Amino acid sequence: MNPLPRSFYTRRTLTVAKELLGKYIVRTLGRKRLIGRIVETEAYLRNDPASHSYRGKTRRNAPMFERGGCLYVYFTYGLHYCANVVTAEEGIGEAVLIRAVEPIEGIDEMRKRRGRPGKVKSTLRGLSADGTAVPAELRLLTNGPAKFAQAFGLTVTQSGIDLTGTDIFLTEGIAVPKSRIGVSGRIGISTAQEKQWRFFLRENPWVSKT
DNA sequence: TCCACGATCGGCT
DNA sequence: GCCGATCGTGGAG
Repeated sequence: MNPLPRSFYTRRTLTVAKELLGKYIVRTLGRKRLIGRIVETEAYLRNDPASHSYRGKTRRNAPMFERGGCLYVYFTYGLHYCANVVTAEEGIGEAVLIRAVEPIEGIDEMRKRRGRPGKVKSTLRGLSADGTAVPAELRLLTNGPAKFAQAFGLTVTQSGIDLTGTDIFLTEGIAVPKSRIGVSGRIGISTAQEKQWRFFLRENPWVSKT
């Protein structure tokens, strides 16, 4: 389990956003380990009115302007956190939002961190990569950006962390054929809705809107 | 200072 | 499908 090198991140943001699909994100917590497979991303570029970096560098978004390969976590809606992978070279201000992951390891720990989300309407919904049915409870664990951040314990405390280190890192995943990648407009934004900068694995239960 | 709003989620109708 | 929660951020005055 080697962290992806810096050179993975310091490329075109749209390239990184697509190539992040299928990669594993690993969080080391003492002896425990949380691992998720990335299944949905969104790119935020410079000169992009929907990007936090659009109006320049501030204390909040400063990590976005670091060299590619660091983490940018922000607080939103008064109660949620969302985590991004910073891309491109220093001073550019581009990043990729991780919108959903498939839980791989440390699932009980993720459940603890997520708490118990109320009612589960159905017991089964969709199939995982190996074709087995996925319980709704498992799907609801990490099928959104704030859910992923909560499950992995990512808050502003982790914003700015270097992803080529050992605490939080990304590592090579299974190959994703191009035909499996879906593209759409980004979710939950009010400007630049025409940009097709959301990428996801088709027919994956942890991707909410296909 | 003040204030409108947000890269969301979960519960309710 | 809709709505409220909840507060930091940053733009405006």
